[in-house]
Amino acid sequence: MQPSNLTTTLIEKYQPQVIEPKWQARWNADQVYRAAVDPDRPKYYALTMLPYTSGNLHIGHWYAMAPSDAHARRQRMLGYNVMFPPGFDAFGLPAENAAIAHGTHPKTWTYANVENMRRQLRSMGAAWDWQREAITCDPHYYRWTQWLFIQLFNHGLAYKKMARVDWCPSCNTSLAREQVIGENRVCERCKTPVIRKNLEQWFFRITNYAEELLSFDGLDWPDPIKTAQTNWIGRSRGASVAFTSDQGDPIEIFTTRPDTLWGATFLVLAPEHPLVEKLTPPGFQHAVETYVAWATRRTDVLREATDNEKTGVFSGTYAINPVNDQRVPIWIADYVLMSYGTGAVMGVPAHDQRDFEFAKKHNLAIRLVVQPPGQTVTGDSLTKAWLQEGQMVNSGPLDGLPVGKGKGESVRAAIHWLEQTGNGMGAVRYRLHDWLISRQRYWGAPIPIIECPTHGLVPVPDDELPLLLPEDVAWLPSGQSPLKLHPTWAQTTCPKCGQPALRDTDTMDTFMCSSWYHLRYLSPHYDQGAFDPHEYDYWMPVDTYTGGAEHATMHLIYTRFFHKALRDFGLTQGAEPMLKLRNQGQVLGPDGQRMSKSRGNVIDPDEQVRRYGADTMRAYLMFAYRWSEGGPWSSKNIQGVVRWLNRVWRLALPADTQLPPNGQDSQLVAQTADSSDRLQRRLRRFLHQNIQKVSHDFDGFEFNTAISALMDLSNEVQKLRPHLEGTAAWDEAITSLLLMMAPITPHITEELWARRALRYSIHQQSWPTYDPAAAAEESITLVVQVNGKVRDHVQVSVDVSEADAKAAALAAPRAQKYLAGHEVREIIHVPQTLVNILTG
RNA sequence: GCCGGAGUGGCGGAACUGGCAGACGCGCACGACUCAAAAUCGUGUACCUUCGGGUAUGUGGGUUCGACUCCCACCUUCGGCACCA
Repeated sequence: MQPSNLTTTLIEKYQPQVIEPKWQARWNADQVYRAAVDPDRPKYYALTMLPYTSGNLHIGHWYAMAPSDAHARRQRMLGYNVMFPPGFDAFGLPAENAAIAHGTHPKTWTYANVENMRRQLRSMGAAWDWQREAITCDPHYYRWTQWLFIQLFNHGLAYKKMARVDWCPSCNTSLAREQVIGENRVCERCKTPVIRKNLEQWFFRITNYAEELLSFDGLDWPDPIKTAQTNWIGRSRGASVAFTSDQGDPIEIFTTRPDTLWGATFLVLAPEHPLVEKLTPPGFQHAVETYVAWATRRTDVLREATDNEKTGVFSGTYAINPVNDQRVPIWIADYVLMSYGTGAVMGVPAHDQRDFEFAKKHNLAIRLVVQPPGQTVTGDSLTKAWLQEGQMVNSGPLDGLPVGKGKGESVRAAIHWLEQTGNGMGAVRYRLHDWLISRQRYWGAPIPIIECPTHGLVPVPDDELPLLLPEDVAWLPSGQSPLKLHPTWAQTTCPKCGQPALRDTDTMDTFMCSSWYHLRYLSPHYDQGAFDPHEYDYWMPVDTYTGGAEHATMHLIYTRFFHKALRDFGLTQGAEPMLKLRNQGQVLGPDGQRMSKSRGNVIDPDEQVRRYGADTMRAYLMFAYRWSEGGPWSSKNIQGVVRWLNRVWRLALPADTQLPPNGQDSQLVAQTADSSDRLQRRLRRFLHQNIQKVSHDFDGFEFNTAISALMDLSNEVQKLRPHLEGTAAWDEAITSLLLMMAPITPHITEELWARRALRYSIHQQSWPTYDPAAAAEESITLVVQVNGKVRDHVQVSVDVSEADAKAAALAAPRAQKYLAGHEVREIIHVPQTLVNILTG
């Protein structure tokens, strides 16, 4: 035997820091990942959510993108023409805040960050097609964001109105309803509690699409996302009914329980309801004004807390309930919200808990209309509202009708009666609000609208797009749009009449930019439209979209809305932009907490890449957790992946550069007498079962178990090395192992592929084909149970008959032990799997 | 309060349509190699045990020949929604 120190020098160590940049440069030079339209090949559009230009990729970006890349790479190996484009969400507040804090221009800051993040994305070794890169703050990009805004405007889907809007006092801008989160109503970005302001703002009529957005037909999206969107849209079926005030004003109310209309004993208007002032007679004005002023001052958090006291004030006037001509008092109370329904409700204290509390507090009548089964109660004897099933009473035409669990029947009957008699009609309401897109900040796409004193709101003409964002602007956190403070920018002339006119000085919500970026990727340099229809026809829709679940009710609703609107303008086709959605979980700090600078538990991917290499990072992130769940980072567990890649390195290199194996599997030593043929069959069986498993796991985004299986394969190959190295089966196994690892660890596999003198590039090879014949077992192990407990195992042939399987089980020695002295009552046979013997 | 997801060894996590719970990895223990260590390789590793076996997938019930998996109730935890009429 050679002296060991001499042998060690023969081993060339696995050095990711050397091979990774080498292959990245080569792939780039050869344009290996260029995705061009090719009608002869099936396409696959793999999209991962574009990162914001914060300056650095964090571990979460790696966790989202590297597995998405691995999945896309495998699709290439399956024969698809795959497009996997990179880009940057580059407009937004942090750039401007950096400008305020450090005096750096937002543009300078942003593009410096883009530079760094490009470098980081390249270090990932992902199959990005860089020729498709899109940056949302680029004028060539936002020209089309503005153009799309104008399309929405021309089709009546963008409108401007004065509204009471959510305002973040820290970000100094208004926010969309979706961007106010939690019961504390904080800003989605900075977590500052929002306040209300009355402002004239631009909205997109997303509510026009509420009904269609509720349909997820043909979408392979996670249920929790579909549920979150469904809840957010908040469809309610009911009826709308107009009461008539003493002054003759119709007051429209919406109710989901029209069957309880006969139980209405009062009417409640929100303090902001437009009729409040008009309805209030002189004697009540002071009290009402005082209450409205008080309610307006109260924060939304206080007003919307469910355990609130039901405050309110009598308006001094009455209204007629059209169903029974009863005259009921009109109250003003802030438990009714102007932002939902009509801002007015009927009070049915007997059958609505909120109305019940209000009636008790203010001594209003309680009229029972649903009699609980088997009881005789009256409104006065109720201690809380009766919401369960029962029978209609005191309700004229509905008397005697059963009220079922779902209330469907009685509600339908009530609506039917209302429509027959002309007293009201069935109605549907949504919780969804129109999307507020005006932002009072600088670093965004300017809203391309001019306000002319004569012609009103006029779009900037097409040939003047992009409407450039001026660079000489002062960024003051003043709450005023910086563009408004610019001395000349807003001043222009009306495109229609040439008279002096003013530009809109707000910029657009950056979610607008990201609502269509998947379309710009199709043709980022195209200047005849937002995207090239030729590219659209080939690539769209997106086949898989990956990203965080936190976008459920923001980006993922907006982008669906956009697609549907553009479809109605004839620009896109089909109902949905993204067919399959998969969400990754979150990588936590080593302490199991969310990573944050303040906790000091942040793992920097650049540092990890320097230490371990990109392949190890990629494989570790895919191996450590179920992708959809995530979990804590562990610098211990990553060692398992480090070892694995080193083992594969040694395995795939020729044996004469290796240390001789110094351990022997005793079972295998015994088998050396056995023919190599038989061992080769064993290896091929293992391999082909493995190919099937890894393929299945890749299809399901189950990267952790795919890697487990690949580790299993490398373990098996290593065991058999002393006996099979150089045989056809051995080479097939190593080749297949490298091919299946290639999407996960692209660099090491390319290097080993080259060293085994196989054809460049491994990333242009086909995924190994599963051969069922090779995978077939020669014999199977049946589990033998006695009374449901595992007692023995027996080897039988694969095509064993039921009778033979049972006989073999009964004959199993360890089973016999438990059968002695007992009568066999029944034998359950699960083919290929198990025999369960039941005794009497 | 309502709607979702998740509770499995010391740890990260496996288990396809109900059929051998704990794959794969970490950690740990022992062994080989080494003067020694690291690296590498091999063996073992849920718990209890009188070594026959018994008990275990958050808790308590149920269905079934058989339950991590299905049903009911509850507990913990993480998200989402919430005076939405």
